[in-house]
Amino acid sequence: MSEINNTSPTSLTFNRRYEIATDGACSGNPGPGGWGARLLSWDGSVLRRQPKELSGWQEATTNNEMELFAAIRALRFLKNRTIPVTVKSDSQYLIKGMTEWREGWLARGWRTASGEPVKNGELWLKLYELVEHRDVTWTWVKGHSGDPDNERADALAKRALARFLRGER
Amino acid sequence: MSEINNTSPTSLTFNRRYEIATDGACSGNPGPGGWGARLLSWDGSVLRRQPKELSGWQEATTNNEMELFAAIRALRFLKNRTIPVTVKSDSQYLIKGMTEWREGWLARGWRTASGEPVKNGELWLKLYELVEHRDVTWTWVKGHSGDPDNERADALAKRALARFLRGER
RNA sequence: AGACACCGUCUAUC
DNA sequence: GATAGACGGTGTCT
Repeated sequence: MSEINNTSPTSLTFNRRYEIATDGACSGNPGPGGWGARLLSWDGSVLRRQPKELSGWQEATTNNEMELFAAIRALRFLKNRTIPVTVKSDSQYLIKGMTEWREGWLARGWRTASGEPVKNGELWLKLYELVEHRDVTWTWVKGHSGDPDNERADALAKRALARFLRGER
Repeated sequence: MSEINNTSPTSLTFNRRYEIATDGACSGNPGPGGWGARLLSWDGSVLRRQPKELSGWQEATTNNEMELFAAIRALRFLKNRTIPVTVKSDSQYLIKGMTEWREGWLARGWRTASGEPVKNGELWLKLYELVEHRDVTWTWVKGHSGDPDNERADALAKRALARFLRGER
């Protein structure tokens, strides 16, 4: 009996984690763009609440900007930094920028391997900031290959973009 | 009347000039390569004839070799040495080699500033020969930045290379 | 250290 | 067909 009670306080958050799926869209590239994110809050294997869906548009942007922006907005929404997060995206630009490329950029003073300035610096910095003191796992999924969360994020981004193009601001 | 006639013989060629745009391509570098050149013959501000386009490929070469080779072939094609020529290229290697570096190479006995032998010596000598007793202006244009002649020469070089790679010799 | 060019690869957006 | 971005490299010179 006491053993069960002893484990109880930690188990309150022990199994909690967030799962985020993000995607970006851009008509023209550069051009008007949209972003979408689907956020799941898990407790073990059960959803703690309704999935949260975020989306938005930007008048003049690029495909990659929208991919980064979707992740920023999703992470910014999840304020509790003690709960681990997994971010899923079909953008290797986003995933590798947050994992393997980061170190080299810092070491080279925000230059790419070929000496050019790294693009979208402000967005990268914002992401690095959002990831500080937080357990975030970045995983890549192939686009349009059946992952339901990715497809949903894609739909959200495209819908936001379509709404903007139709003039519904 | 006689004044008009007096100017007539010289005015026949006075306003004539050639404009050449050249480019090179090389798959792998070193590897198989292609070159392209577009030649315009101007009389004042009017084209004297259809632009002439030259191109070709080489089985094993370098990017720089192809840049030089394109200029050689274009200049060789224009036999009348009394007509001034402007050569446009996005290769600083070609442009500077024909202008600012030439003197130093000669003074050092075909050594670079760091003492190494100058590469592609035969091609440079061929170019210097083609430029003798001839008014040639060398101008650099940034690659892929919208210059139509440069883009055309680029397309010619790439097309020649693609044809070679497809086996159409 | 700098400059220009030439590729090779990958993903996404149109 | 084209753009947005990153990685890896070579060919050449100052």
